Amino acid sequence: MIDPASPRLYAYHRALREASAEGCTTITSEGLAARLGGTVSSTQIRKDLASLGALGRRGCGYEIYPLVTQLELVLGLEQDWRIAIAGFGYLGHALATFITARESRFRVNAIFDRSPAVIGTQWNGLVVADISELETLVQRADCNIGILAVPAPAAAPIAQRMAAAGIRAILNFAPATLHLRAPVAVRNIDIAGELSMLTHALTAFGAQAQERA
Amino acid sequence: MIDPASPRLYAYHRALREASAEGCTTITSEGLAARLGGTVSSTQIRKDLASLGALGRRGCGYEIYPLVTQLELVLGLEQDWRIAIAGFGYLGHALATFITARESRFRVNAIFDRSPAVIGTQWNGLVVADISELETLVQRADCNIGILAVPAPAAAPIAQRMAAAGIRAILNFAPATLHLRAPVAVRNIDIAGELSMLTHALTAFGAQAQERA
DNA sequence: AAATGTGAAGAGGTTCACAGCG
DNA sequence: CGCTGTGAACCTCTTCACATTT
Repeated sequence: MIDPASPRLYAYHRALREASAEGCTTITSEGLAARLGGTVSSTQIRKDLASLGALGRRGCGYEIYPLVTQLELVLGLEQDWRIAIAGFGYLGHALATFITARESRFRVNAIFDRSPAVIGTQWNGLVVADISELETLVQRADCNIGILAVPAPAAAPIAQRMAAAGIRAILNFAPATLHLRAPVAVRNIDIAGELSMLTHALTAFGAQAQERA
Repeated sequence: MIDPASPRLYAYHRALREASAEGCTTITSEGLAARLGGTVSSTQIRKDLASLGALGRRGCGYEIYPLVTQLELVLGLEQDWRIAIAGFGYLGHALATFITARESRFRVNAIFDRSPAVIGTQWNGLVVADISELETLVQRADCNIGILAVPAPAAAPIAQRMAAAGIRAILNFAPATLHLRAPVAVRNIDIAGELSMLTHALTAFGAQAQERA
């Protein structure tokens, strides 16, 4: 009944892991809402969780552990995933480090770059490969997910090649439209766009301040 | 009539700049929809653009240049913005480089880190400062926007300090909830969450394949 | 008493169908 | 004739109010 692709579910998952790490074993919908900074109402949370199968105890709240398990099942986090990163500049490097350190379900299994200065260097026991070897290595390392951390003009062709090599999910940091059809899932992280949303918010605040004056 | 914070407007802006760079001077709502990969309908585009003030020529389409100008006005991109980056690991470095290279309206004016190995090093003529100098330097450099590229536990306190120093917009890459009140605008970029959305999509595809079998 | 679960009302955003210009 | 602009229908998501359970 709820769209499982809703960003809220991921927010719940993170907040619940936080609470769990702090030693909580149970939480109310109201408490979870507070942890999310009041961006989601407690009613909303109850509706969402109820539609994943009733897991709460009336009068007490939700037990955290089974709830996290249930969420991970729905979100596909109970299995392991293998990642290929294209572009090993600062961004690619940061992503590899972050993912390896924080997300045990995700494994960086292949890294590609175009620059001879980077190709052949090692990271965490993995040799950075020439981008021309993409098809071969993606298949050998059985990667499910591709990450694009390359300059904008390179993004679309590499995405095509990843898709052809069997990758069905791509996380794209390049400010470019990929034009891939299903069954490839694409998520775009548009840093310039996010900055723009902030500048808009700031100009809106300014306008409000002027109105009040 | 349209929410100016809609991600669509930023997508329009980027697609129009792309089209402009390719030499187009005019575009139809249908053509713009195609550029966006069919994620937005042409009707939707016309509604959005109309609510910014009628700019199209019936029978011909939209002239790109005035449209981009109008969008930049609404989005707050006609003025310059000064950015402070907290955390100068690989991610902070990547963001500084990306923003400086690609977005002329945004200027990185202050960089902070905690590690003695990084403090005092230069980047693009800017000295990386100790995080303890945040308040002083943010005000001296007159920064409007803060970027958090620090580990999760450090994020919330630094955000508080940024807000206290007068910053009213924060772009947060740390997987943590900041708990700031208005008038501080916050955008969170949740990399783990984005990856989770992809894994969900992949498991959903799998389920569909099983159903068909 | 405290908190969940849920039908009904409400709000917001999207699509449809077509009128209006160039 | 082509494409924009827009009121009305439509649909999805959110909030409200309250019954329900421990």
